Amino acid sequence: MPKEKWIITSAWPYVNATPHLGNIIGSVLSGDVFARFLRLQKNTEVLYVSGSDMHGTPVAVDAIKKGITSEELAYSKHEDIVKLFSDWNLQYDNYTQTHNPTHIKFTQDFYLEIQKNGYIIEEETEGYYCPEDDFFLPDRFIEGTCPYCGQSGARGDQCDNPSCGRVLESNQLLNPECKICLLKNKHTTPIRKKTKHWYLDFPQLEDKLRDFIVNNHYINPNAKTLCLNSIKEGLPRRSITRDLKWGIPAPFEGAENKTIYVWFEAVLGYISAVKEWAQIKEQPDLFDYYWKDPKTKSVYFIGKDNIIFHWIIFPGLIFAYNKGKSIEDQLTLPYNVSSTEFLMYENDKFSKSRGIGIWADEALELLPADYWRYALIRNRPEGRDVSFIWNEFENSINELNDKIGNFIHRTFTFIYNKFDAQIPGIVDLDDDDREILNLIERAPKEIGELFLNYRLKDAVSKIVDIATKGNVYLNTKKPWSVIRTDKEKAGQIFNICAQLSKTLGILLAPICPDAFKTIIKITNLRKAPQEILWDDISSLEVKTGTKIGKPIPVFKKFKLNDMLRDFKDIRESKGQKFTLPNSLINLKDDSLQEKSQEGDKIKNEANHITYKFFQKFLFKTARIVNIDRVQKTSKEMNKETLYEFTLSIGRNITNKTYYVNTSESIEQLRKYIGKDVVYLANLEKIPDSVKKIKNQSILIMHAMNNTDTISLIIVDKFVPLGSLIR
RNA sequence: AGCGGGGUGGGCUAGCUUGGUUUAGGCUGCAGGGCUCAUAACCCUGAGAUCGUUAGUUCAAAUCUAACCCCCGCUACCA
Repeated sequence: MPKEKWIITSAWPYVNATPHLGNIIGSVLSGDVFARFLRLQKNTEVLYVSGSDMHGTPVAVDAIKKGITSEELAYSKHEDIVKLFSDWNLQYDNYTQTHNPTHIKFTQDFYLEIQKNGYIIEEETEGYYCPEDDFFLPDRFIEGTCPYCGQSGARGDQCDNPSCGRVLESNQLLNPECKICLLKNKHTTPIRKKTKHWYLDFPQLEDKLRDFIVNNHYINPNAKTLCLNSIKEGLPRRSITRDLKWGIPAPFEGAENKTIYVWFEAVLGYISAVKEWAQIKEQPDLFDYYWKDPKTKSVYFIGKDNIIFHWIIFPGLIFAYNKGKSIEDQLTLPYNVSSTEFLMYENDKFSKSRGIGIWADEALELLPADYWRYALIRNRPEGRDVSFIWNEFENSINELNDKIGNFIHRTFTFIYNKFDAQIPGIVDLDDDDREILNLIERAPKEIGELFLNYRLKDAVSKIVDIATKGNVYLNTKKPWSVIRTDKEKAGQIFNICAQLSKTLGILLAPICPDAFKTIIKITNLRKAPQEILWDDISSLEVKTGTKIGKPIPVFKKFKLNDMLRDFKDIRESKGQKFTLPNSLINLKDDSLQEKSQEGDKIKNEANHITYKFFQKFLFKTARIVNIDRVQKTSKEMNKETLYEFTLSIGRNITNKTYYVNTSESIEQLRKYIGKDVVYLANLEKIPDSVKKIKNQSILIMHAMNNTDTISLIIVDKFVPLGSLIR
């Protein structure tokens, strides 16, 4: 039986931006987990490829700013990403970049082919050009005065003035200036200049693309809606060339000095990366073997911002390329594009400039990759946007540690201590035992299906369920009691737990590759980790009599406060902003807050408090049993009329007193006697400036208007005195 | 404004395509209990939700329809 061929890819990270957790989960990590899962299957041949997107305006501009060449900048950033991804345990068969000769040649040939097939249109337009930089300026690199609000500093695409914010055409700007020159403290007025561009004729491809999307079984519903709407609105022609030096030279006749727009070449990297991989292996035929076989399954892992590019533009390019070719010369169309929604950070957008979010490099300074991989997949935004929330992150890590890690640890510690470090044998099985063995038997298929349906989040959740069943099993079987009377029976329980531990280890392999290796090492299986297959989850046994080493916990416990302190240190050591998220402002540990001005700022500005914070207020009911005028005790009090409210919160409990100063008469106030009111019971002390008299430890909730008459919050039905209010 | 997505116990989330198998599932948190092999872990029980609002379709609606309210994206010569 021929093997199933898979090409797995992830979106190409742009070199000029360090990836954040959202980028990681959206593309590269999801792809890696899926690829790792597939590699464990018996009948698969899997390639996982991607690379850095090196070209484009931002790199060119950044290089100008730094005074180095675009190439130097791109390569150095690419190296950083390679290192970073390897630290994240992202296992690519080829992680390349878009400035390699194979890709450049492939892209150029590809577009000539499309042109030959009649999908390229030429059109002349006019744009701004900076003679100083010899650079055609994208709209956002032109700065000028907004024609609507008159504010200077408006960009060519939009006015930055928050009260205006209009979307602009660059030729509407008054007094346009080149932004790149401004950054160098020069003032240059860009000139309008005619330029020709090459366009891809998408309207020609609409029908094919519609059919392609409608007939795909795997496309996720959100993406499908988006694409079909976009086709319904009519696909625009897209310009595929740019007046920019940094990029792949456009191969069209008359297109000298122009490059291919990054989006129109980076996607081709999916194809050229395999070509390059085959060349490196010195088996160039392998390229056709993968890419020109219609049965090859190619899967693209991306964030939702990329859906149009992968479901419409990329397949469109392939359709255009394939036109008129025989089946064996055609490139294969996407089998699936698995798009995630966005990961937010504490309900906010990731933002480098505002310091909102966690970046992929700093994450690993806080915890090893396995933990992040687990928590991100556990919380993968599959159906809608999801927030990274520190408290939830803590939950996820603790779950991994307490449910899975601790189950494995309690199993092997017991075997090590009580069975002389040897896996005990099976005597006779009862229903409970069989249930666990069945669970192991079913696991590869059940969880494998979830992976194959791109339901990585559900897969993790099922793995946790299995660990929970293991814990329940141990708790019901109580082998620590059984061992006193029947050592063999107790041993059997642990044999089963050892099998289950191994099962958990392999199930985790795609997600936590390091933990997987550790667990396999503990169980001392006959196979090395790299030889293990998915089916071994149920079929590879931990043999009776196997000697095990002294167990070391697979995972560690997590302390949120420590981590946040580390995080803050990391940021501060780099001179970057650290912002304590709103949800954490009321942490018990205030070492983070004292130093964090940002946190304080938010604290003052916060419109909302967390429920946890609210829960700290003990509002209770009490009855006013007396109101009296207070004797003046000091000079300060002379001008104020102070009343003492005596509250009862039930029999046998000391009455509480509360003081209020008001210009209302005692007769007016006495009508409140006998009423039940709401008070705050757990006030520590009132600051001197507020305190009118003695130590006051409660507050009645009341409203006071400017004539100093007071309104109390009265309880309108009978409830027991001292009832807690929620 | 237009287009798109979302609003589910205190928090986070599943279910919605294909209405009934859910007295709305899970994790966490809270209250109580059990266990003591293990990393203060594990296990059990309980309380807690008008499934954004209103109207409708239906024997039956979180799920379908309409209107409305609130949140968030997109509407780039950024990738």
